[in-house]
Amino acid sequence: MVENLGDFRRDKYCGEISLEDVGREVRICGWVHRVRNHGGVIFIDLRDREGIVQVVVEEAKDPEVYEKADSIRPEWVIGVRGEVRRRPEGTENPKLKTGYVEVRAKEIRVFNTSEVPPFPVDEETHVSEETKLRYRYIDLRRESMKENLMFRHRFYQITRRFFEEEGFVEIETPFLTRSTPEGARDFIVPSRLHPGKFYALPQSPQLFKQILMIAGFDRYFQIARCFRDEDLRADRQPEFTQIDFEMSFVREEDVMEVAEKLVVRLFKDLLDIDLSRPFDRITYEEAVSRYGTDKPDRRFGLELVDLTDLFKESEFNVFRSAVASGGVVKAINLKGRNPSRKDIDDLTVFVRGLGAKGLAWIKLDQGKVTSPITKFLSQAEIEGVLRKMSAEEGDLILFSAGSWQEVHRILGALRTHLAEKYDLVNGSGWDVLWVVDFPLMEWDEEEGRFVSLHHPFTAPKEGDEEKLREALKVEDLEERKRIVHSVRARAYDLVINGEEVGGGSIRIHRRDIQDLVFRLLNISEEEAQEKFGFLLEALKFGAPPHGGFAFGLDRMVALMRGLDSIRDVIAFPKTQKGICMLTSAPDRVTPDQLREVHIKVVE
RNA sequence: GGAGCCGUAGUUCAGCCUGGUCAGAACGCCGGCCUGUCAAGCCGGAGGUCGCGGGUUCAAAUCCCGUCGGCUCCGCCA
Repeated sequence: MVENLGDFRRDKYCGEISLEDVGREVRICGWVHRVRNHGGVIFIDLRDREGIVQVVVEEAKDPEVYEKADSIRPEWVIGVRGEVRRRPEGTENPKLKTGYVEVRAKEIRVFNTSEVPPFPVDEETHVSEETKLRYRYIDLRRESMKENLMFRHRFYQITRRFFEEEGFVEIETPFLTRSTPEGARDFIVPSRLHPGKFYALPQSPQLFKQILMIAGFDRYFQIARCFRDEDLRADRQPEFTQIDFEMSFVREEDVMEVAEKLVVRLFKDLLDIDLSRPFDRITYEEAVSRYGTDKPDRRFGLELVDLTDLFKESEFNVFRSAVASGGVVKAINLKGRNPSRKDIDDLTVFVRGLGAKGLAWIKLDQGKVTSPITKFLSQAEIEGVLRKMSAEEGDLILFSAGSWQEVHRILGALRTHLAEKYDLVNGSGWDVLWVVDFPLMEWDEEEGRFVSLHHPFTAPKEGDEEKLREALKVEDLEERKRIVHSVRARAYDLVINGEEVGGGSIRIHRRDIQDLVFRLLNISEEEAQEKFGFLLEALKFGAPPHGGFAFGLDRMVALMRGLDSIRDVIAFPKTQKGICMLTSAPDRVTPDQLREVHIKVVE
């Protein structure tokens, strides 16, 4: 039944057969997509990487081939030798690329049979993520998944060509490296040769690319795998891919220009979309105060409006005390939707889920102001709100009061939630922008110290170094916070449609500045030496001014393909618990393996 | 670490609130018929640990508790 390949040589992909092949004999190989048996004539849709072509077998003309074809089932792997012919008039299928032709089978070879697949290889059937990942090889046979990976392939090739043209050198950096204390949790790898010692998988090639600059490579890039042992999301996998690059003797603009040119190239070549350069830039401060997030989606309005001044003296305690303790009162206006009480209650549930105590609101309904809070507000305050919010009939104004961070976090999340719920994002537009002027550090309440917003190697704005020295001299913590928070970083994030697709910075190339930053981050001399000693040392041996950038490749590809989850652009992704459904990794290893790497598992 | 949704035939899902003709549909699969279909059509058939464990009850897919898994989100993470 099952035959060897033998002398059968494919000379064309199924999906590539066209009118030009009419009259020619072809050999094609592939998977049986569908069989339509009409009794006397059998149609087999044969599928390979490039597409589907219809194979026809007629009992009257080819009785032996017919008998064989009669037993063939979906997902069998077969080879067909046959003549390409134009389909009879009226039987063309314009839905197929090959729909004007068909292959009359003169010979069929069954290379392999298949069990009935756990789910059909089509676009119509919705299959659970669990099943799809367990049988990933079948899922990947589906047209859309195949397209996703082919798109990703072209993405790589364009990227490589681009960097080559721009004079960048592709260099690989190690996977087995050392643990870094800042940032995400590391995946660690035990060492057989060094009992009790561990490698770590890199969170990014950050330090290596800086060292490559010190080594003089000047312009480096890599399509690099990165590993972070943190909880997963639709846009986060434990291993993911970055387009990483670094340049010497450059300022922010130089790095951003390269990043922009790559994005423009990718959109043009892959989607035939013209993005205009330079991309918009907004400051971190502006992004957060207008949109409540450092990765704003500007395809819809719902901007945050500051009402702090209005409520300084308010009788409404919630607002007044927020202002009194240095916080803010802000609001967004959901225009003209006239939401029901139930809708508003749902929004309250939503913000509670984000940690808000409640949701104050004012609604304009049939010329009247409806609200649970107006009884605490003066007429002047109500009028002030309505004026500042440009409130009209059917509008709903939603408030948040509290610390600057808290208010923006909640209203920012509420803003995107509303946009989704009320379908405010209009169509296919692309909102591409840079967010710049990030603070260098922020105070982390939990850790009781400053932490880097990007990473500890990000340079402060030229001229701001002095502030760092000053901050170290100040004893008073609040005063020190004030000074440190005023220091801007030479960092830049690229945001597309509200998703952070990449980020980078100009790095610190001077040992004295790096020391200063470590001191402010409360990283001791000893710790810095132990963890980054190799970088600190390298900085002493002629480190050029340098900076770079890294794109989240998976996110970019998913975004460009209009997909919500990066799992769909990764051949073998993990589940939310970090499990590979295909291989069942992670799994136990044998006691021998553990002994070899000097590990004892504590239950 | 936390919240929500989901888990029933190979697949997708209904049934669950209100416990008792609740083991159901569609697709797929198997068999038959059928010479131009293309998600072929028509006729017939097989197929279930209702995720798992415990509890309540005369009786549990259905109610309760626990647990495992998938997804989404918060925390976490550039």
